[in-house]
Amino acid sequence: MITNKRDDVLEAALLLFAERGFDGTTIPMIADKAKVGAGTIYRYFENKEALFNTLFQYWVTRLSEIVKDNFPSDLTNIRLHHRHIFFQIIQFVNHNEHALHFIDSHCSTHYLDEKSQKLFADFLEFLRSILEKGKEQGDICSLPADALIAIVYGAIVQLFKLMRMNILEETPELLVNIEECCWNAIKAH
Amino acid sequence: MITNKRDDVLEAALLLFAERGFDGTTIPMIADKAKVGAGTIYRYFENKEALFNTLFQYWVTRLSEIVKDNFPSDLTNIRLHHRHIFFQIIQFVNHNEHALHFIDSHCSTHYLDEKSQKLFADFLEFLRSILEKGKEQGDICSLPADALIAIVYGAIVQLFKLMRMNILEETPELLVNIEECCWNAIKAH
DNA sequence: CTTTTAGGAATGAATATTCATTCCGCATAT
DNA sequence: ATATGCGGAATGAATATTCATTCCTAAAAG
Repeated sequence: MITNKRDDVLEAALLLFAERGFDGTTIPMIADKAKVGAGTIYRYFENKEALFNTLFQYWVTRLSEIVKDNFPSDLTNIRLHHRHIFFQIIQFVNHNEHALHFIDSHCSTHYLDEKSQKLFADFLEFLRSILEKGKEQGDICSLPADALIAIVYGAIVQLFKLMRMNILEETPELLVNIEECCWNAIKAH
Repeated sequence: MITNKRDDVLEAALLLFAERGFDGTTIPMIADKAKVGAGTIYRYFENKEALFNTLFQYWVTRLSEIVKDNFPSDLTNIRLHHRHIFFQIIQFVNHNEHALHFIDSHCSTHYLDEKSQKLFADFLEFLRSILEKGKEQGDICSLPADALIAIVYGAIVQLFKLMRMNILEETPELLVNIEECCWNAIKAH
C-alpha cells in the first residue's frame, strides 16, 4: 500500500495531540509514530504550529460537513434536527475516535490561528441558528443558545471521553437513550 | 497584608495551569505571576510535578468537601440531592473561577500521581453512589451511572467555560433554569 | 535492455532555543 | 555575627528547527 508521508504525519499528530495536548507532544514523537524522519515533517509543514492548525482545520471542516450533510429537509421539525446532529456527531466520532477530543481540548487555545478560529466559530454559529429557530417555535426551552449548546455538546464530549477510556461501552441502545436525555434537557417543558 | 509566598505560587500556578495546561506552563511563568524568584518555588515544592499534584489534590479536596457539606438529610429525595450538588459546584466555581476547569482538563493526564488519582476517583464514586440510589428508587433514568455523571458534569464544565470566556453571563435565574435542564436530562420519564 | 544521471524526497545529525532545576550571593531578621 | 529566606543568573537537558548528505525514481543515453 502506498502511503503518503504527509498523511502519515497528520494521522500520528492527531493521536498525539489528542492524547497529550499540543505542548505535551514533541516533533520527534510525531516523527517516530509516523515512521518518518523529523526533518521530513518540515518538508510538509512550516512549523509545529502550522501542522497543528492544518490538522485542526481539517477536522473541524469534516465535523461541520458531516453535521450539515443530509440535513433534514423538514425545516420546522426541531426534534428531528436534534436527532440528526447527535447521530452525525456519533458517526464522526466512530470514523475517528480521537478527532472530537482533539477539537474540544484545543478549541480555545492561544496557538489557534485566525482561520482555525473562524472555522470553529462558524460551526458554532450553525448550531446556534438551529437552536434559535427551535426557540422561536417554542419547541426548545428559552435559554441562551450558547447555554443549550454547552449542555448537549458538553455531555457528548464527556461521554466519548469515557468511551475512549473504555469506562463506558458504546451500544446503539445506549446512544438512543442518551440522545433522548439530551433532548429532554433542552426541550420546552 | 502579609502574603505567604507558597500560597502566591499556588495561586499563580492554578491560573496558568487552567489557562495553558501543565506542559504549556513554565516555571518562570509561574514565578513571574507570583512575583517570586524561580528558585523560591523549589524551596516549597520538590519539582513542577509535585507542585502540580499538590494543587490538584488541594482543589479536588475542596470540591469534594463543598459538595458533601450540608448534604440533604432526607436521603430519599433525589431531586433535592441533584439541586444540592449542582449549586454547591456553582459555589465552588464562584469561589475560584479557574479551579473547575483546572481539575477537568487535567483529571486524566499522565502526570497525576497515585494520590491525586485516588482523590478524584473517590469523588466520582461519591457521585455514582447518589445516582445509583436514585436509579433504584426509579427517580432517575436507568442508564449507567457514569453516563449520567458525564451528561450533567459535562454540561456544567462546558457552561463555565463559556462564562469564564464572558460569552455567557451568570445570573441566578439562568442557573436555576440550567439546573432544571440537567435534572430533566437524567430524571426518569 | 542496461547504464547514467538529474532532481526531488527523505533523513538524522548538528544547531539554536527554551526550560526545569541548581547554586551562590545578598538582604533581612535574630 | 549568624542564620534564614530569597532572587535570578548559571547550568545542563530537552526540544524545535535546519541543513548537508543520501536515497529513489524515472527519464535519457548508450
